[in-house]
Amino acid sequence: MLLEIDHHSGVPIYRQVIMQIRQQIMTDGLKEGDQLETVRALAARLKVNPMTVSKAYSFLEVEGLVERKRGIGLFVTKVRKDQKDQIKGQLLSNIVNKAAITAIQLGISEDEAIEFFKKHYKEYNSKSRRQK
Amino acid sequence: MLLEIDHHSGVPIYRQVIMQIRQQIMTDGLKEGDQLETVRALAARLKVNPMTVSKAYSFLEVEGLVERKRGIGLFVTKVRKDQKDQIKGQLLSNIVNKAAITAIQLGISEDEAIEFFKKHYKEYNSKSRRQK
DNA sequence: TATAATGTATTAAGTAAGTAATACAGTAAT
DNA sequence: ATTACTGTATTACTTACTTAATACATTATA
Repeated sequence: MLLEIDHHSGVPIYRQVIMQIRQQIMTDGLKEGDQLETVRALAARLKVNPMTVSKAYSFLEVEGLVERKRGIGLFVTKVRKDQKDQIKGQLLSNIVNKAAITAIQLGISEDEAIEFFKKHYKEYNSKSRRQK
Repeated sequence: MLLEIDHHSGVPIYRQVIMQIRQQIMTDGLKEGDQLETVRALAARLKVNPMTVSKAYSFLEVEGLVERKRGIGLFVTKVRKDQKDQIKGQLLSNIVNKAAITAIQLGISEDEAIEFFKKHYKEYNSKSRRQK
C-alpha cells in the first residue's frame, strides 16, 4: 500500500495516515475485505510508534471504514455504494461549508466564489494528474 | 464596535477577535482612519487579559490592516480597493483550495462539487440574513 | 514636568495534542 | 501448551498553544 508521511508538514502523523487510507478506500484503491498493513509493520515502515498507527486505525474504525480483529488484523469493511457516497458527501460538506461561510462573510458573491473554486479545482487536478 | 466572543467554541479568543475585526474592515464596517477600541477597553469588555487583545491586534498589523501608535492607539490602515480585493482573494483562496483538493481526492467531479458549494452558500446566506 | 492615557516586552501558568514505552490480551498453527 | 503472530490499554514525556500577571515604554496634555 502506497503511503507517504511528511514529518515536516505540521500535520500530525496519525492524521496523514487516516487521510491517505480513507482516500484509498473511497476511490477503491483498497477494497472490501482487503487487509490493512499490520500495526507493527506500518509503524516500522514509517519509523513511528505502533500506538500512533493504532490511533489512526481507531479513527477509521469509528468512521466504519475498517474492522479490527484482535490477534488477526484490520480489514476494509463492506460499504455499500450509497453509504460510501454519503460518507464522501459528509467529508466534502465539512470543508465546503467553511469555504461558503468565508465567502459570505467577506461579502463575495456566489458566482465569484464559484470562479475561485473552479480555478483551484483545475489547478490541483492538473497537478495531481501530472504526478501519476 | 460589535464583537462577540464565544468562550466555549474551542476557537481561541484572539483568533475570534482577529476574524471579526478583519471582517468588519473588509466589509467597510470599519473604515480608514477609524480608531480601534483600546487594548485595555476591549480587554475589559471581553473580560480578558489585555495581552490577548494585543496579540490579536498584532496579527492584524502584520496583515497590514491596522497601524499601531504607541501611547495613542490603533487605527485602520488606508487600504486601496484593489489591495482589499487582493486580501479577500487570498483569504478565500486558502479555504477554497482545501475544498478543491478534498473533492479531487475523493474522486468528486467539478460540477458535483460546485453543487455542494451552492447548497452551502445558499443555506448559510439565508441563515445569516435572518440574523440581521 | 507630572499625570494619565496609550501599547508592549518578559515571564510564567495552564492546557491540550501528539507521540512513545511498556506491558498486556486475543488468535492461529504447530 | 507453545510459539509467534495479531492489536491494545495504561501511562508518561514532550511540545506547542493560549492566556494571564507584572512591570515597563511611549505619547499627549495640563
